[in-house]
Amino acid sequence: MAPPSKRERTRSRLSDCALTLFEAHGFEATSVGMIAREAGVTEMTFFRHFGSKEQAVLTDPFDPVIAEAVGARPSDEAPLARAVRGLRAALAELSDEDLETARRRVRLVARTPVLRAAAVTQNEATSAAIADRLAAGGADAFSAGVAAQSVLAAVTAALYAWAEDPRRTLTESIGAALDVLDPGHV
Amino acid sequence: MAPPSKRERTRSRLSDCALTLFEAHGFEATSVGMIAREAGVTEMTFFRHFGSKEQAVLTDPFDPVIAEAVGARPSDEAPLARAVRGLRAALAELSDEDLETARRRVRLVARTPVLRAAAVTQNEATSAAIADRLAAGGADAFSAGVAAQSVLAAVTAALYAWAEDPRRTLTESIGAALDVLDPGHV
DNA sequence: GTCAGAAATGTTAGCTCATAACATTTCGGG
DNA sequence: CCCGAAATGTTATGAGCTAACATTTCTGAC
Repeated sequence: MAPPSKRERTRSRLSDCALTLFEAHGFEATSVGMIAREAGVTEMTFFRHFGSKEQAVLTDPFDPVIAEAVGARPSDEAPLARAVRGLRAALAELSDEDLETARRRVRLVARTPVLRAAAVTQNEATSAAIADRLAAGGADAFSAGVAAQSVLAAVTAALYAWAEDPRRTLTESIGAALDVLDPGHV
Repeated sequence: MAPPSKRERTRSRLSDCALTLFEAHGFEATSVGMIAREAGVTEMTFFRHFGSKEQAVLTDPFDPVIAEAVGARPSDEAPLARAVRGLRAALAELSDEDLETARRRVRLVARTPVLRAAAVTQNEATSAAIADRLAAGGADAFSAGVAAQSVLAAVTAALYAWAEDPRRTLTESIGAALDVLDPGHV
């Protein structure tokens, strides 16, 4: 992998400082000025790297992987089942390495109302992508949209529960959530 | 019904002006200063009535009704089915009068990303209430939470679709959405 | 190594959302 | 009518975010 450019380094420094400060003092109590100062940079530079204070936390490592996996499922399954099973398959692809870093971020999101709200905007892209795949498989647009949104809501709930309980495994948690929607998979 | 107090009148005037201006110029392009001015009042007064710009739109007439209806379902049903059927029952209670007013608001929300995000915060209270009822019926907390969030996501998707399509009926739309989650209700 | 173009960052200024403290007007019942 | 209380206005302040322009810092060709 190419050596990280200066841009990538400051971005990552900002992201790290932000997460640490947010965990220490809370999201709202931490101003972007503090973050920038801690990262040895200006407030302006922060906004050059992240469109908003929230974006410093919401760089989701999961979103890209998911949509593809859903499309890989046979298109003769019902929309909901297809989305659910696609999700299940996508889980196997995740490395254990990123999981603990992700946990900190998800936990922060789970505990911060405005971050939970902002995360939805993030999810909409993923949801739309899933819905597209479902529709391509023959489902009507409405059912596809509903199925995609419902599944993502379940997954999100599972993510939050996972982040808060160190004994929980991501796979377990999401598996359990998807079982609620699609019990008959055994 | 008692004559509206002064507080109620200005609140409603603010709410009306806000909705109209938002529809005309878009949510972000409309400042609360404009709204206040249009309502013959100060910016400060706006924030005395609504905690945020978003709250002027997100006074949800549905939320209160829902949770109760879910609790009324027999507690031997599965969490998801119980939430779904409770929702279905709740629909019958809504008057046709508020529907067209609600449509304007929901449509605005459906078209405005930051409003969709803010609406989630609104939903969380409802979701928690539903989950409580499900848990009281014997479901474990995790499944109850997942079921509640999934159902609300489906309902939200249905609301947005309904708001955008004048031919759609609220009952139809939500009914169709819930069918996706719980096809075996016939 | 150096020098020029490009990329990253800094500076300044300004708008909007939101909150707090205190003053003023307006309402509504006795 | 009049007084307490509720509603609103005023002023000040801070944080998030954007725009325009200046400055520094990289990077690659020579």
